[in-house]
Amino acid sequence: MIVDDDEAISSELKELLQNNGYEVILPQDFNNILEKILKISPDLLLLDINLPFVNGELLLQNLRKTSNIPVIMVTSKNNETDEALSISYGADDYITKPYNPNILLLRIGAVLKRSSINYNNNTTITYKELKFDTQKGSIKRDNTEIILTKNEMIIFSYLVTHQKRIVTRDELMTALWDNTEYVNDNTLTVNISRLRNKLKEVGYIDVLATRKGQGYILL
Amino acid sequence: MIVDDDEAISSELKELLQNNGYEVILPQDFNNILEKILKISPDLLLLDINLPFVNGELLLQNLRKTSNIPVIMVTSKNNETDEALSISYGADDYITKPYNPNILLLRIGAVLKRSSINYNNNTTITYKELKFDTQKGSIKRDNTEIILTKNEMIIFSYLVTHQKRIVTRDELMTALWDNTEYVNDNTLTVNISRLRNKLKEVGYIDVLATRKGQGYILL
DNA sequence: ATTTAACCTTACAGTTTTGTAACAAAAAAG
DNA sequence: CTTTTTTGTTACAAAACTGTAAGGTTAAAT
Repeated sequence: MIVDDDEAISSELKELLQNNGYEVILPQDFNNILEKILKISPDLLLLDINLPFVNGELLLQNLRKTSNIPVIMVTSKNNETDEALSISYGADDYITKPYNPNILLLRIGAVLKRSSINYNNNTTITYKELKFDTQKGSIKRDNTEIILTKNEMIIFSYLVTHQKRIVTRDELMTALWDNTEYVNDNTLTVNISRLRNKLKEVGYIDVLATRKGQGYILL
Repeated sequence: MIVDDDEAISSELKELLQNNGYEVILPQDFNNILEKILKISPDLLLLDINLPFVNGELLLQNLRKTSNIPVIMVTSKNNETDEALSISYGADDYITKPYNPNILLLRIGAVLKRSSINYNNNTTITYKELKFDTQKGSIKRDNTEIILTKNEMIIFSYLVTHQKRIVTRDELMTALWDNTEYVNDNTLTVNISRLRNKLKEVGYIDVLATRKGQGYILL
């Protein structure tokens, strides 16, 4: 979706994008533009900073209150203050007119790729040789795959995302159970033990190390 | 981590970043620089395109084969071809020298924020009033929380990430099982039914609609 | 209006997951 | 060196998850 009052630029952009396989939407006017954007919910928004009656940065700021739609800011002035503001208001990228069509296409591609990683929730976390698929709850190494149980997943997720740091038993307890009061403290130990066994199955021994009195660390 | 042969720039950058709370690493030399980067595994890499004995873009290209470390390319020439290449090789951003310190800091902040979204696996997907925590496999609405089973999670994830689109039964089968041949077709129906019952528990009735002969759609 | 194909529900049994207890091992403290 | 604390292992029972069959319901097709 392109939101730009300069019709010449808009239609040129539209053609460029359509020629490259994108579906393009241009709003008829800029009344209630925020509602229109939210309703249409485009995959990407190309937003001009200088709109009549609307402040592009303010629009972005308001959009970001409820939406994560990827936004590339477009502006005619090569103005670093604008750039700074756009980024801090949550623009995903920024491009100045006149733009190089190839660069614009690449930037659009890059932004869409990044956002689709977030959207599709394509959550494969890589740890050493392991590919941890947080959707399926599986860990793959080459052609061997092991399935983690829910508890094992929670522990491994927590350790992987806090790598190189000692993670306390309390942290893990809190990550595992809402109310840790009535859970046997040893239960965590058992679950750690089970996770270690599974990691061993894919050839990772001693990566989940104990730091006695402190917690655990994933090496 | 800063990889730049211009010592003046490097130390200036280092100071700027350290003054803003970042921990900075400068490699001693550029021998086996790829291995060094992979070993250190920094949160962010500031990479100069023009290194002695090393081609920055080639380095980026090789890095991307095994790593998702966020990279901001830095260059002295304001060269659009370089920019295009960097982006298509997987740079997360691009900045030209001489840089505006504030802009650089903002860009660094933006890149780190984006990547930490991926890293921390901050996977709470919002659907209407529901907050779907893909880590815990739970759905919350206000103060009520329901726990999804693995199958229910897979189905709900798939539907949520393909909202407003009809999802075929085959798609769901493929998402659920590696080999769908030996799975009773009715089993999917049962799992859909179970998911519907759980959604009902948080007040969402009829959101998972059947499109007979076509599939399902999450309204 | 009747038939047919697609989808839904319930109940049940096999399997997996999970928490606990009992005992063992290892590191820290005395 | 001995005691204490912390962590690890195994076995077991309760609970949860999952696939299938049997029979019911719905909507499209004839």
